[in-house]
Amino acid sequence: MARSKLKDCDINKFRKDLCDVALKLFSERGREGVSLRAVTRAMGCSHTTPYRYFESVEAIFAAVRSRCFERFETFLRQRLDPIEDPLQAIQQLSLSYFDFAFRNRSEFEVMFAMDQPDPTLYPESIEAGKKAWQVPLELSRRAVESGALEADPEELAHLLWSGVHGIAVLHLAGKFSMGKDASELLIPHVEALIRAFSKRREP
Amino acid sequence: MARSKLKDCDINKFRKDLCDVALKLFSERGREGVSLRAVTRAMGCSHTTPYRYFESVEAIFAAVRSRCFERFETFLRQRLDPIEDPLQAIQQLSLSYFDFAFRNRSEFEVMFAMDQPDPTLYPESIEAGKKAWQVPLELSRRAVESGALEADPEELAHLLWSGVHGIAVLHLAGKFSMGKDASELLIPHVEALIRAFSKRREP
DNA sequence: GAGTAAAAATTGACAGCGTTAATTTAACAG
DNA sequence: CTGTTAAATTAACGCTGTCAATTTTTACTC
Repeated sequence: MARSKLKDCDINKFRKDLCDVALKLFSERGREGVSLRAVTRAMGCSHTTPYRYFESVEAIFAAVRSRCFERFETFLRQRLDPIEDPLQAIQQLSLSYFDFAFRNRSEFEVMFAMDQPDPTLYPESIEAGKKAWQVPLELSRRAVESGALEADPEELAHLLWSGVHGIAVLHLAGKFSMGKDASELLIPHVEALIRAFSKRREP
Repeated sequence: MARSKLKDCDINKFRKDLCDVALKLFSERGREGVSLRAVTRAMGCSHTTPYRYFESVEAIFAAVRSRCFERFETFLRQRLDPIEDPLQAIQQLSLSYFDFAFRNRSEFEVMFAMDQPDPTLYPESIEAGKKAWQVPLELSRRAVESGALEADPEELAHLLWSGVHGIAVLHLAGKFSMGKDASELLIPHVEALIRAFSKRREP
């Protein structure tokens, strides 16, 4: 029994260590440079050792994805902390969202890649994603409850999130290279939504 | 001279044939199932033959990407053709955009993957992307020129596009699995933008 | 038509990948 | 120390993209 607890700890330690190494490789070599074998080489173990702790490389990336969502959430909350005005906070959130995507490209990619396996296969990563999702959701609630906006908070959060996310991924895919810089769109996007859901729409 | 023309034709024929096969494999096996070797196997030639016509597998995917953008544009225009009212057309465009992404997932993924190489390396694909981009842009212009909306057409098109795109990619990444269905967001998104840029904002 | 030079396609090899099975090493209980 | 179980390793397989060497095919001249 005590033994099985220790075992669990070891298992979690290995999983955590592996994710740490993977995240480090992300920032050093990008998503492309991270493979099972590359990670195990960097860890100093054989390339099959992770199979004791993960069922496949997809499961590994799912675990890494969870970690990325946690880091993402922390990043967003840190940058939001001192801001009181809900509308200003929404502005700040969209800027932070874009900033994270730009500066932690590999993490952003692994979180939101379209070719990832069905997330419901990895409940842990769903949970982490949901937690991060609370950030814009809480902000929308605050904006509505404060009376600044009039909307279904969840729908508002979805619209905010989708728009910012769309700008970010189009930018990362290089589809904005010509003409406008993507970051110039963030403010207009938020302003348009604020205008659309402003309470004094019909005075 | 005549010879070089014939040669060009053969080159383009091979490139086109290869793209056709790749697109077919996309719909049959998904993006994952399409590799240089899988494509050449399906074509009945050796796996190195494409190197006479493309410099790398990245170049192949860039060519396929161009084709996808062309098909995408055609798809959008076809569904837009009979609609006269600019605002209704914008609604329809967003629905069609989402529809294409959902029904031609692999093509959508290869067009908009975040891990694609810098598109400026493949001018052909940039050109095709620009052409497709004209669709929402023209629509925005029509909406503004008709007096229905008051906005910078380019900015409006960017905002429309980013929002719809964000909804689509979040859906494909499985980030909407809980709660709301992504397609339910399309109409609110367009309506919010229409509200935000409606001319009678300040009567 | 035969011979030849260039072009095109092929085969073979290499390093990398994820995964499975067989094997060795480590840890612990009696 | 022995026997048992867990953990980690090595070896192998089939797959990938890429390059070099080779063969086949094509085109043109004499």
